Amino acid sequence: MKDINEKFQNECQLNTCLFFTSSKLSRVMKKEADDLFRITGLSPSHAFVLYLVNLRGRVHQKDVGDYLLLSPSTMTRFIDKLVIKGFVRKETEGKNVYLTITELGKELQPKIMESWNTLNALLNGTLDESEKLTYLRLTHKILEKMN
Amino acid sequence: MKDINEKFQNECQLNTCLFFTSSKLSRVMKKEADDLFRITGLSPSHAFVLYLVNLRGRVHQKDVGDYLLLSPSTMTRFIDKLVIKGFVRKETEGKNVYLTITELGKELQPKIMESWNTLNALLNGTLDESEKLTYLRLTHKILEKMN
DNA sequence: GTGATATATTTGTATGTACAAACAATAAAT
DNA sequence: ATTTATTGTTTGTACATACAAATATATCAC
Repeated sequence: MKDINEKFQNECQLNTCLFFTSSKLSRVMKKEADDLFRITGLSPSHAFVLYLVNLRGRVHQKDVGDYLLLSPSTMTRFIDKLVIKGFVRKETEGKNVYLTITELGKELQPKIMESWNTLNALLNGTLDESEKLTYLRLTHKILEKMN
Repeated sequence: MKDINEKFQNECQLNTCLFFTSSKLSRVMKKEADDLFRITGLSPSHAFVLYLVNLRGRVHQKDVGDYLLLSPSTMTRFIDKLVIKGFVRKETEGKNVYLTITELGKELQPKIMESWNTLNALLNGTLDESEKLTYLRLTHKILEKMN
């Protein structure tokens, strides 16, 4: 492992690139997250959507997308899947779509929280508490500055 | 924008989740990066592979994948595209594949660097220098700890 | 040297995600 | 009130990426 890094390290600019570093991290985390959320039958992103719907009971589809920064078309696809699986109900009012949680959706929450807690424990273990807060603060700052 | 956040903020745990926050950031950066790298005719990831091949002149395909943390199958697909576009040559030696840069590949480097510099300027502008270093250090620490 | 194990690559397939265009509904302008 | 612009959603399509299985090569044990 170390060897491989040394082959390129200090000789290329990738590891000082915010985009490259962030993408790499996200890919690695995704693999772990996919694994841990498998017991829910959903991908982490789908699970987060469901989590938000459950949290609010009834919510405008657009708001969920805006908050998660997922594109409208992605939201449509996600919701379709959640509806097919019976976790969410969609109520169309004019051009707007509102989402409500179903019994089945509610019942899935514990599994989502279990997966999520395990993931958090694993990831939080890589930094100490103050580092974690710093990391989060900086990440949110970048996000804000990019609009 | 602020409104949307407030609708969920402090009422859900997503923004204190390292995975969620990192994924969100990566998605947002990706959009910007895709945009800026468009002039190269390559996605940022493809461009980074090409950048590494050019840097070393001749390199083992596996080493590139290990460094970028891209799966073997993804590497195959990436290289195939770079070969088809004429930027890279692949030389098979037994089970190993070595990559060399072509003239066309060399000629593309300036455009890659231009896109990349613009992207870096944009992203670096969101943090001040010391914050950026901290962010990079923490990100690399998480990556290391996750193996 | 033959068989077993490990390593590098490829192929088939699946998934998350986005963009562009289409569509539907609302609001604004005249 | 009809036209125009804006907003929310969907559909078609494309791409990056991964996993599992297949393949091919190399290495190790005996």
